[in-house]
Amino acid sequence: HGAPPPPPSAAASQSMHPGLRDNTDHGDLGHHHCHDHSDEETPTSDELEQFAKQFKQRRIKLGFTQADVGLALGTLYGNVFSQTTICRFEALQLSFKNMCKLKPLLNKWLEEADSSTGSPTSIDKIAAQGRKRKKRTSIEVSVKGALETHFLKCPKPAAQEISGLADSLQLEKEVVRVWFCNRRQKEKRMTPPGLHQQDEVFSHSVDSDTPTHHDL
Amino acid sequence: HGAPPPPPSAAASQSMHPGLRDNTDHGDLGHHHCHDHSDEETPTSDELEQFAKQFKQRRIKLGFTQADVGLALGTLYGNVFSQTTICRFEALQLSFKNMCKLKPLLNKWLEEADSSTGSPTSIDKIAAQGRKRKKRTSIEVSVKGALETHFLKCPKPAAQEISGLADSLQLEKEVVRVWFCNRRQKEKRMTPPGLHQQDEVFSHSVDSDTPTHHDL
DNA sequence: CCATTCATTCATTCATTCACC
DNA sequence: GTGAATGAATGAATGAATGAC
Repeated sequence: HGAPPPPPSAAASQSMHPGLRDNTDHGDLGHHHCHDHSDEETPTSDELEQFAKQFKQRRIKLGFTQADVGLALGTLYGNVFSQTTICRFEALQLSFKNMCKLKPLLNKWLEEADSSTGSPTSIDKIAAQGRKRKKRTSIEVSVKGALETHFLKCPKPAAQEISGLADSLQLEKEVVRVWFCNRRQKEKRMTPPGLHQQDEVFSHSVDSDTPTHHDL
Repeated sequence: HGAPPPPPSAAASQSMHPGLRDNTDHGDLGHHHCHDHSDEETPTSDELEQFAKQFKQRRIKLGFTQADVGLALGTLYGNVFSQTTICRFEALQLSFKNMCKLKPLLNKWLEEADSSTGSPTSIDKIAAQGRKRKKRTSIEVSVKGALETHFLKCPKPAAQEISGLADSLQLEKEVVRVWFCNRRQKEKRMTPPGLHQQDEVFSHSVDSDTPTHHDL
C-alpha cells in the first residue's frame, strides 16, 4: 500500500544527445491507441532518459544498490547483470539499442521491487569462473593523452599504425588495439564524452525550459 | 555548557501536499546544458580555499553544524551529504574536481541560510536498510606504521604483495587492500597529508601529477 | 561537535566474448 | 579484425563509526 507516486514528469525538453541523433522516428502525433502501459515498443530517447532517471530515484528510495538490481535480474529472469551495466543504464552510457533492450527488464524489476515488501532475497551466488584474466594494465596519464590525440586524428588506425604507436608508447600492441576499440565504443554511447566542446551552431533555441529549474 | 544552537532553518517553503513527498534527484550525471549559467565555471584552487574559509566562518556565525548543512542540502536540492563531507570540504580534503562540484551547492545554501529565518525542517529519515556492515577493524598504531612504510616504497602493491603483507601483519587481505586504496586517495586530495599549510604561504601547484611513478 | 579512519557504493577503464565478415 | 554487449578491476565519491577534543 502506498506506492510512491511517480515523480511529476517535468518536461525534459533536452533534445537528443549528439551521436545518436538518428531518431527512431515515431512521428505519431495523433495517437490512436491509448495503451500507455506496455512499453515494449521502441521508446524515444527522451523517454529513455526519463525512465532512467525515475529508475534511479526509485531504486535508491527502495534502498537497493546497483549491484542488487543486477543480481535480482538474474534470480528473477535468469539474466544476471553486473553493477557496471546498471550504472551505465542509469547514466545513459549504453547504445540506444542496448538501452531499449534493458529497459523492459528493469521496468519489471521495479514493479516487482516495490510491490513485494521486504521479501528475503535469495542470492544465488554464482561460482566465479576460473579463467585466467590478463592483469589489468594501468595506462599512464600522459600516455592516455597521446592516445587521445591520435584518436582525434585517426579513430581507426590500421594494424601497422597500431604497432608503431604501441612501440613508441611502450605498450603492448594488443593493449593499444583494445584501447582504440573501447574508445570508439565510447563515442557511440547515448551520452558521449566531451559534450561541452560543441560549437553552438544551433539556430534553434536549445534552452526552452524555464530557468526556474528547482522543483525541490 | 553551551546553549542549544538556533533552529536549523532550511527553507522548504513550498507548501506541498502531505504525502506527496518527492525528492527529485537532480540527476547530476552528465547534466549537460549549454552554458546557461555563468556560475559553474571552474574556480582556481585559491578561490576554492578562499571560499571554504568564508563558508566555515559564516556557517559558524549562523550557528549551524556541519551535519545541519549536509542535511539541509538534502531538503533543498535532494542531495543529502554527511557531516564528513562538509568537514572535508571546509578542510580542503577533497579532490579538486569534487570541491568544484560541491561549491555551488554550498554557496546556494549560504545565501539561502542567512536570508531565510526559521522554517521547519521536515526531515524524511529514510529507513536504514538492514544491510550488514562489516565491523570496523581497528588497526594497531605500530601496524599502521608498517603499512605507511610500505606505501612510501610502493603505493600500489600487487595482489600477491598485499597477501604477503596481510599475512605478516596478521590482517585480512581485504583490510590491507582497502587501506591502500584509502591511502592513495588521501594522496590525491587538495590538502595532502603532511603538508601543514599556513594562511598565506601557498603556491598553487596542485595540478602536477604524482611524481612517484613506478614500473611500466 | 569536529576530524580521521576504515568501509561501501558509484563511476570509469581495461579486457573478454561472440557474431560476422 | 571489428563492433557490440558486458564485466572485473580499479579509481572516485561518500559515509558510519570511531577518535579527539
